Amino acid sequence: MPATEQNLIIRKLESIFRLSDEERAALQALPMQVQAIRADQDIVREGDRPTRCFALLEGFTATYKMTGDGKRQIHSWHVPGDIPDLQSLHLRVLDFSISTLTPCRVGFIQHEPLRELCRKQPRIMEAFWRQTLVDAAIFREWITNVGRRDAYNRMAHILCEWVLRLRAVGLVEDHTCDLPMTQTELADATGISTVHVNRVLQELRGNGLIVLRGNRLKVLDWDQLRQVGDFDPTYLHFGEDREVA
Amino acid sequence: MPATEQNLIIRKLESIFRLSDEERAALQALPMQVQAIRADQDIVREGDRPTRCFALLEGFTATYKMTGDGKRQIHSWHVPGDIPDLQSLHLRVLDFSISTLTPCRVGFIQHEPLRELCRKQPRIMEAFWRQTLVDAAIFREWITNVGRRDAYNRMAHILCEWVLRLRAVGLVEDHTCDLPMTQTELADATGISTVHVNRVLQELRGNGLIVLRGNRLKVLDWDQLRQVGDFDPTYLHFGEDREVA
DNA sequence: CGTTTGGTTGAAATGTGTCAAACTTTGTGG
DNA sequence: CCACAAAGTTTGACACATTTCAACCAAACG
Repeated sequence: MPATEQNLIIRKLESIFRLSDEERAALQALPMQVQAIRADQDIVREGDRPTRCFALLEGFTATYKMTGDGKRQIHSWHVPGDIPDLQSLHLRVLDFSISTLTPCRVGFIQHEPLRELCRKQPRIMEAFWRQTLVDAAIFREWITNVGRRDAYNRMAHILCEWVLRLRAVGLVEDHTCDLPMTQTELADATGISTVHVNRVLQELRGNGLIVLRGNRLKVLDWDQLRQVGDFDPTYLHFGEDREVA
Repeated sequence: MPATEQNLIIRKLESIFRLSDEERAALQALPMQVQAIRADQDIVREGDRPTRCFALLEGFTATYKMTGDGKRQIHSWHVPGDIPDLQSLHLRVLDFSISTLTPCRVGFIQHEPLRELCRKQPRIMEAFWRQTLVDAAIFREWITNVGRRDAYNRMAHILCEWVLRLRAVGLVEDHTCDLPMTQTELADATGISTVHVNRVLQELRGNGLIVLRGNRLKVLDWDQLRQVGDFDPTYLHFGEDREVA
């Protein structure tokens, strides 16, 4: 397999579907315009009517919405390999924005070749559909998290998810990974205030569940973090399909 | 068009896509097992591995999840015409439960004929995909609602959505519609306590925005309700496609 | 090396939860 | 059709998790 930017997407899809040579080749042939983007930049914005999607190749992004009185809510994070605005293939108007959390490299893919690909390779289309369904499952879990867990448990939950998602793309080593978001961004994701995020993180540290220094997170006690976060990874639907015929 | 149970689904899809005669016929031919279900019954449950979906024909349902300590969070409501667990076509394990809010009539459809239909009628598949994307958009809005709006605004928002979704299927007359959920269920949807739901509803009534009697809701001042709820219906993606070629 | 950004701390204010009781409506069986 | 039970709603008092405000500190950065 040639070392192209498309490989990341292929690897991600292959964790879901067994791809044929033909399907792999079709993905390799996807025209993609790679671009570097600084941290804290919007890639797409609420109200846009995009004619292309993007694949996240390097770095981290988040979807968010602003309320009328200027509060921000983050709905999810993205890790390399994700195609965060895939839905724009079928919903013309974007109802959310996507911003970089860190400097990123992204690959833009025009809708047209993507539609063409879906038409010719129905299994790839299925894989894409499935991706958007997993996104939805994560949204449901976040509603639950924000609606029904207190700040301490909520933060533990979101950290559990983060670690598992990074592990799935090989970015966790020795229980340690990047945690690139600021406490303000964690606040916007959990629906609590920045000040309280700080207190809750200290409590998690004080209780010996995690170590947090700079932008690195180390999980000291996974079992307890998981328990505090009331975390059941089913909703991430990892490797579910390997069992499928 | 013969008066079948499938018509409701077809009508719903046609509000999204212009269907050909062939496509309509294919939908009509979908084998469907109709069943009546009492109120407050689970139709599917977290952890299930369904081999069929169901279309809601009459009544109202909701998806929900329980947390470890027994709290419930509702993620969305369903109105007649919806196929609430369509995602089980591509995600084997259900990560949520669906319960009836009222007595319902539902039509079960086996996965196999549904997959067959998607294979043969790619436009219908697209319509289905699109449905699941709108669901996801609603989830995002609910995260925002629960995470970043206070109880009063949150309740106003959820009522706005309810009214618009019912209006879309012709169930609103004279600004009045059913509101079949109990205050406990409203609490589970908004992430606040039952007692506080009651207080907030009274505030909305006291301010002349709504009338609430029995299970009937009347909106007295839509503009203000909308404003209080910080409600922008874009995320429901109504009639967006009529513009599409 | 000064400036900016992000993290930390404490005190006071407040929105929402909890508890417990009363009231009202709905449904049901005698 | 009444009487009773069950389910849902309403109320008040109090507790408390979280927010807000304001200041300070530490790290990163040009």
